Amino acid sequence: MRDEMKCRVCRGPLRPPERGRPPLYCSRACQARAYRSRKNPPLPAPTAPELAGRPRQIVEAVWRIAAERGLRMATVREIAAEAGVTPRVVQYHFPGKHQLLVTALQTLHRDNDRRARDRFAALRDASDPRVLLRAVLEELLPLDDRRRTSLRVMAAYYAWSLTDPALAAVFLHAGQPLEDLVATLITAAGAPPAIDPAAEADLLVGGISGLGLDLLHRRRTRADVLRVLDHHLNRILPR
Amino acid sequence: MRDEMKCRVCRGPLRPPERGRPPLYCSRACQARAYRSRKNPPLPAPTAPELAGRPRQIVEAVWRIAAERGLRMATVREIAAEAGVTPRVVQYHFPGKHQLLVTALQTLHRDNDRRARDRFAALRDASDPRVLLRAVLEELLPLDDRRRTSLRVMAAYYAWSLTDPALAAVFLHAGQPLEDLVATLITAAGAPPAIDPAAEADLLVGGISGLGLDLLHRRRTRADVLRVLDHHLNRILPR
DNA sequence: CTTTCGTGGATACGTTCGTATCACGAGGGA
DNA sequence: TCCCTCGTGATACGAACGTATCCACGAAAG
Repeated sequence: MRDEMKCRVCRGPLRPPERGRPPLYCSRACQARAYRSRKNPPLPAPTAPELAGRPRQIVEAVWRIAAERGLRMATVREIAAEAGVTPRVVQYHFPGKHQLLVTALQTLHRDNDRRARDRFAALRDASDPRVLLRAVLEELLPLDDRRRTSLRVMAAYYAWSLTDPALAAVFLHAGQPLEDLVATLITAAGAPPAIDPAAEADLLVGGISGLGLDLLHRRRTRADVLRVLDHHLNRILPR
Repeated sequence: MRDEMKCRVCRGPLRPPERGRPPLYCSRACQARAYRSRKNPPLPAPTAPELAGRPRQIVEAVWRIAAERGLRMATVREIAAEAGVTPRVVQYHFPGKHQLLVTALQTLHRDNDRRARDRFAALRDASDPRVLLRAVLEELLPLDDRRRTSLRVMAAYYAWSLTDPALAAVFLHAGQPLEDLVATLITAAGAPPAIDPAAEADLLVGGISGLGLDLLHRRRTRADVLRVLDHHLNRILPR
């Protein structure tokens, strides 16, 4: 029942190959038609399963390349080389490059969420809300290699997400629980009634993120950023 | 004195062409060698001349593509089509794609600077420092099509600049006069002595920029952002 | 009238991209 | 033993990329 010896598009006869793999189409034009008829981007699934093993290893290779050389250089071949596998293995575990990039962003988001939650839980019992608040905001700054990598990857993805609905959906998925958490912490830390926790939280989260981007460029120093952060913590939560 | 009928690399004989342009190399291998021996990226000039006429038109095409479809889609062919010229014309006016992208960013920076300076000069005589300060900060927000386009282009370039020294240099070139200007305005507007103008300026500029990025994603509404801005202006400059 | 020179259209070059296809080996029932 | 699936290496495909080269045309210069 195999359709050998006939072009898959026009059903015409095939020329027998002199060497190598036998041809599937009678001409480049027929092969091009078959190629074009396959380009329909399906919508990506809103959720993503937990990754482990080789898929996880490939996704982490995407992070490293995006952070060090930019998302632009994250080609399938480069990702495979960085992960120590062949391109075929990447192709086997992910239905396509776009889905791989979306999955990599989702996984990074979930990883950061989990790490922040763990740190929060570890500090929650032993510390006062002021320390907790500072820890939450510090998590946004690229103060070590892990956070610097994460922020660089996020910056690369943000630009891409402005023109890609699937990536934008990942950014918008979380809503804005971070600003709500900061506002709650400001209230819990005993801010004076003159302080508006929501407005302070909005500016703090946005401002610290922006200062973090300056830090990536070395346009500011780490001490500068931390000084600004402490100044405003002292302003919002006077001792 | 022309070296016709001989390969430009190995000086071997050329096969006469049956039709079309006569060949320059005796084989693809020789052509590949000539190609590889030409790939040395020279350092871009730190300054850029003023653009007008067709170069300006091409640079504006880069902006539109970067804003609407992403820097990733800003290929030479797309840029030429958007500018209404042939790719050859782009090639004629710019020494290469990378230099074109750098020039486009430099020109956008200078345009934004000039516009902000004009608006500042127009308001300087008739308004109090508070209105001036609000105008300066509002200029950072994507509140109309021009500013939205500009911010989207800047976001795309920022991500690219993290892995491209020539683009990073453009971002770092200005230093931080904007924060200084805001701090000066805060002082001039008569802030109470309890206010630290520099620290407020740092958080304000970073925060408003961050809120602007949220606005691009429609993660916040324009009213939200303006409410936060006015809240902090009222806090820093009580009536 | 001839000769340059700036400009740009048409097209080809080598490269690299994402993806598809084929071949094959290991493992596990029937 | 046969057959099937899973995983993977090798390689090919069409497309698009940045760039280079060949020519043609018009205006200015001689």
